[in-house]
Parts: sequence; structure tokens; C-alpha cells
Amino acid sequence: MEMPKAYNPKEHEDKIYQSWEDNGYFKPKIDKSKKPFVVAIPPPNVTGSLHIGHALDNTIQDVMIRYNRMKGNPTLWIPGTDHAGIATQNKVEQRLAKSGKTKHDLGREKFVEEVWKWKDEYQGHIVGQLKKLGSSCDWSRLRFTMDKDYSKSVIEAFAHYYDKGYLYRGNRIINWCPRCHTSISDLEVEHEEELGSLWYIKYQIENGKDITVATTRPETMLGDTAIAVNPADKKFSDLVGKVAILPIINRKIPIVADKAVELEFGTGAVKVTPAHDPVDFEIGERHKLEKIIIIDEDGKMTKEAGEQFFGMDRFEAREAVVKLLDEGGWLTKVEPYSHSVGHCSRCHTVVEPLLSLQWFVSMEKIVVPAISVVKKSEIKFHPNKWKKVYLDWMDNIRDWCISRQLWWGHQLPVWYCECGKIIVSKEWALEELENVSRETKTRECPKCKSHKIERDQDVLDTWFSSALWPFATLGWPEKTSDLNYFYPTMFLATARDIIFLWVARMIMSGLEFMDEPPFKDVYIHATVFNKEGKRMSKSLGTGVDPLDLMEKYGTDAMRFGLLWQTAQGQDMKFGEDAILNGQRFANKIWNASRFVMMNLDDYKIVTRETIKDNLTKEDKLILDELEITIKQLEKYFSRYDFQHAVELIYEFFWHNFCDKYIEVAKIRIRKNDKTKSAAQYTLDKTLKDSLKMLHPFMPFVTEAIWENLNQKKPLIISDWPKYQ
RNA sequence: GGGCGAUUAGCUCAGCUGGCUAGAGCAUCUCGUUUACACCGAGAGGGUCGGGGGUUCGAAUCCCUCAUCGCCCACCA
Repeated sequence: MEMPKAYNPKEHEDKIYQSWEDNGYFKPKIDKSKKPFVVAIPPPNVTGSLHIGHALDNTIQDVMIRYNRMKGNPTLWIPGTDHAGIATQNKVEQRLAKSGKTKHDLGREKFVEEVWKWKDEYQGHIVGQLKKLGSSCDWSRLRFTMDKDYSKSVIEAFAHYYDKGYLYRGNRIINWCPRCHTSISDLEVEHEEELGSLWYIKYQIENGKDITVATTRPETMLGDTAIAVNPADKKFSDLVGKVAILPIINRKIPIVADKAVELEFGTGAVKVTPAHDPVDFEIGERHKLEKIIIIDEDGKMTKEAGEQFFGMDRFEAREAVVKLLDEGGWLTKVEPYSHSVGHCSRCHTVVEPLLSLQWFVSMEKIVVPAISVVKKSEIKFHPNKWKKVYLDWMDNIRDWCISRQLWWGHQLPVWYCECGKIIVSKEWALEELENVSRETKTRECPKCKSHKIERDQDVLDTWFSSALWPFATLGWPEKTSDLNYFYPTMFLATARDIIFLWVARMIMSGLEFMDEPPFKDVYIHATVFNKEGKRMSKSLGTGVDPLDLMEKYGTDAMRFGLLWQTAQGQDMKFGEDAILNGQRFANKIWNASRFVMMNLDDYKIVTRETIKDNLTKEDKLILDELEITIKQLEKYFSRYDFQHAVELIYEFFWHNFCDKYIEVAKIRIRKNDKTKSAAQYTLDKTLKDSLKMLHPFMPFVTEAIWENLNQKKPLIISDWPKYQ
């Protein structure tokens, strides 16, 4: 055999991966008598490429898959991507903008075609990255959340929720992004502490008195329809029921008593803008106040805000209002005030709370079993502290706004008749999915028989569809044998920022549609930060591209290095040192193997029994240590303790086997003494078992060596080593 | 405002339910080796384990407190 002195990943990785794939080793070897090991990989979205956190997700899942495969369990990893509604639409809009176009120039249909082109390009890119990472996915099952079959699942889910009465359409205060021009869910709002001002505004009261309120958003006073005070507040008790006069526009508004008002804050009196603040909305509901919309979907002032402000940007309007208040003597005080302001997680525009007609999922019932399975540890979080985080959120969950005013996504299977009837139709939606054109098919309102029916233009929140991933990818709602055999999955590795967005929603929908939790173990890995402790982000220029790392050090080195640094659940400041160490380790494994092979030329395969009398104490020691290592490694696997697993095997292989054992064995083999074949046996045995243990972590270098060892079966499907 | 976590060698971090001279990788220094590997080996230096207090025969490890940093959640205008 001719092995060069250094391991060169580039010579082996692609070739080996291809041969694994071609031989079908990534496909599950179905054995009905065994419980399959299935991972529920979070589908990366198609906006761009994988980042270092994804590299970690995928490495961990691949380690678990490879380990289980070697243990003889049927394994399945369904790869895929999600359509990431807002994010992808933004990307394509940006690309269009370069040629001076907007999506409106193209129209919805053409624009969506453009997005599909984008998707094809980036899905291919992501698939390439996953393969480069060594991920053992069953590529014949590649899924996308807008595939036709997947869309059927989404329609089914929506109709199911609707039939059960869990969906409703309502005018509520939602988070609106004026730039993305869509509603977003609470989870898509990022709160940031900002230094603003607290303006004190004095309102005249009809009886000649006055009342002062404090606000951080003076422009919203244009939409005020009341002033509220706490019912227990004695200093205002005589004012409740009186009428105040709104400055500038002279609207008469009542002073009401409402428990939502804090006694201590500001002046104890609050202006009420029911159309632009969630708390004010609630107050408005309780006191039957008018809701005046003064800010529109572009973040500009409406006609209702008054002629002089009409069309003005909301922040300009703030200045204008403040100026007028000041000039009119209504502004009594301004103080600097730090408060948190919501931003759109996709474009960072300040979110506008807006009264809007949207679809919601009622959480009241759905949340109950999803809490219970985690409480009862039918689903376990690793590390366990995330259990509390999950439960706290679930306990305080609010209804989920699922409609989005986007063009890219699953259009709601909802129609509205001119008579006002809302029609949720699976049948119609499926027809349109199959391209039955609207012209050839006349829809009729089941209530009034009218044909003037229009489909809702909105699409669903991407997470509504992602939440179905563990079973939609297996054919649900059809009762397929795949679904029967592979559901529920076992394991999920992901980042903590996705616990609510995705993990919680999968749990809820898994229980709702399958009556079984979608997975058993949720592993929340470390968040990767750069050396300065800042979040890795390509857009901020603080990211590291895993492809670059793999190019520079090799895939095995990167996988090893990432796991080496991954303390359970801790944040990790990423440094390339660990990856460099991984590269050295790969080389060490390569060279130790080279040594063993060079000294096995005259070795006739023997069993331990035949050479047992010639085993020296060093032989026995390393063979014992080998067994202990296998045993300990399995323990770490069962705890998902990858960092210690990697350290353990590194320590054993490098220091026990290479530094100590090989050095003694070397001498005996050269001297050609009677214990030579015992040494050869020990080298052979220890090397092979070590390669097996290393394979889940460093699949390429170990498989490349295995090829040189001329084994019958490739390492990827060889048997996991045994211990006594 | 609530919650979580961190603070251990120059750097990145291990140290489980308290117990031998506190460990690893990188970096530094010394020596060695060019017939598996210089992407090597042997060894060395370097830490009052954030501050203070407490429990204990004994604490990096448990409790209290302070400080600094980070993250998540949140409808006090």
C-alpha cells in the first residue's frame, strides 16, 4: 500500500462521499424488528448558505446517525430546506432592486417565479454544503416546504385547525413591519433598549381643569380616543367621566378608569390609542372606545391623523406633533427615557403595532398537551435547563398570528364571498395547487350561491409549515408505511434561538396531528460567537464560512474542532485553534495507521486466544484501555456529551496508543522476538476499533484509512466495536 | 422589570452529586528525534480558581452577598 506521509482531505473527501451515496449507505436499512433512529433536522432556509451554527447542528446529527448506523439501527435523515417567506422574498427583492425593479413591476406571478429560481439555486448550494460536511442524508428524500406534497400537508393542517375551531380571523393589534409590508409574529420582533424621550402632555378638561399624561410616542396622540387612570388613583377620582380636549385637533375624549394603568408610572394618567398599542386596544375594548387608525401600512400618517400630517412619515410626524404641542403650551416636560423598541427581525425596521385583520391560531387548547409531554419528560431537553425556558414560554403563550402579507409562501386556503361568508376549502386549494385555473372552475358560495368569490391573498407564516416537518416529510396526511415506521423521530439538534419558533410549534402540531410527540430528545447546542464574544453573523462581517474552514483544514478537522469546543449548552467563542488541532489529529490518525500497516506485512490474522500467552503487560494494558474507552464513549453518546466523547478518544488514541503503546511495540517488532505477533495483533485490533470509534466524528480520514486496510465492508456500515 | 448563564494558566475552555501536588488544546521555553507523524516526542515555566462572607475536618466545587460581562423573555405608557 502506498500512503503519503500526510493526510490530504481533498484527495479523499468527495470521492468517499460519492461512493457512500452511490452505494446507498445513507438510505435506511429497514428492519421492522428494530426501532429506527431518525433525526428531525431543522431545515435550513434557502436565503443563503449555511453558517457555523448549522455546521454544528449537522455535525452533531451526523455523529448520532453514524453511531446508530454502526450499532445496527435503521437510520434516517431526511434533508431539506424551508422557504423562509419574508427572508427569501426580501433577498429576491434586493436582487431585483439592483436592476432597478420592484416586485410590483413584475406582478405576483412573475415575482414568485423569480423566487423559485432563487430557491433552485440556493437549495443546490445548501445541498452541496451538507454533502461537503459529510452529512449522511437520504438524498432521495430531499424535501422543500413548498413542494406540492408538502403543500398538501399544509392545506390539510389549516383545514383541520379550522374545523376544530382553533383558527379565527380578527381585527387585532399585530406587529407590522412597514418595510417588509407584512404582519409578523411576536417572536419575529426583536426588542432593543433605546434612549428616547418621555414627553409630558397637558390636556384641557371641559370643566377648566387639566390632566397631564406621559408618552414615548407623542405622534400617536392623533389617534387618542380616551385618557385612562387607575380606578384606585385618588388624585384623579374626580376626573373620571369628564371629557378632555385633545390638543391640536380638539377632539373630545373621555377620561376612563382602567386597571391596566399603573399608579406609579409617569403622571398616573395615560393616553389611550386603541388602534396603535396592544394595551390601549384592550382598554378600548373594555370601554367601547373608537379605534382611529392614524398610521398606515407604509408607516405614514393617514387622513384620520389630520390634513396637516397626512402622508408624513411616522417619525417626521412625531417631530411635527412635538413642535406644535410645544408651541401651544401643551408640552410641559420632556425627559430622557430608555425603553425597549421592537424591530423587525428580518430588516430591523421599527415595528408598528397596528390594528389589522389577520388570521390567528388560538393557543388555548393546543398548548395543553405540548406542556404536558415536556413536564412528563416524554420529550427531554439537553441540557435540562431549556425545559424551564420552554415551559415558561408555553405558560405565557399568546395567540399566533399566522397570516402574512407576502407573495412567497403557502397561500391561505380561504375564500371570501361577497355575502361575507368565509370559506375554508381544502378541495379548492388542492385544485389550485394542481393548476386547475380559476377561469375554468367556477366557485360557488355554499351560502348565497354567488360566484363573486375571491381567495385570500395572504400566505402563511413559514413556521406554520415548518412545524409539520417531522411528519409532512413522511407523507402525512396519507397513512404511508414510512410514516408508520419512522414517526416519531428520536433526536433533534438545534440552536436555542429556535426553541420557540420551531421546536415548540413542532411539538404542538406533532401532538395535534399524530397524537404523539415528534421526537424524544432535543439537544440544544452552544451558540457560536466569535473571539470578541459577538454573535457570528455574515451580514455583520463577523461570520466564518464553514466552507472556508473545510477547504483550509478538511471536513474532519472542522467537525472535530467544533465538537472539541462545544461544551454542553455553553456559549462558545469560536477560534480556529481547535480546528487546527483537528487537522493535526487527522494527520496523527493517518500516520499511526501507516505505521501499523507497514508493520503488518508478515502478520497472519490470529485470534486473541492463539497469542494470549505472548501478550505482554503493555499489550494487555492497551487492550484493556481500549475496552474502557469503548464503554465510556457509549456512555457519553447516551448523554449526548460530544465534547467529552471527542476528548476521550483523542486522549486514548494519541497519548495511550500512539505515544506509549506504539513506541514499545515498535521495538519488539524490530527485534522480531517471539511476542511479535502478539504486538501485531494488538496493533491491528486497537487500530481498527479506534477507527470505528472515530468514524462518527471524523468520517473521511477513517474511511480513507479503512480502504487502505482492504476491509470487506466499508467503515461506514461496519459493526460498532464490542467490549467485554 | 423577570429569568438564565459566565467569571479557573497569556488565549479558548474542562473540572459530575465537595477530598490526593487544580487539568486539556493553543502559545512560550528547554532537550530530543529526520526509518509512522516537525501537522513529531520528552519535559518545563505559568493560576491567591472575579471580590467578600459563611457551612465543613476539608470548597474551584455547596450557601449568602457584591462586582463585571453576556444571553433570553417582557403590553409600565
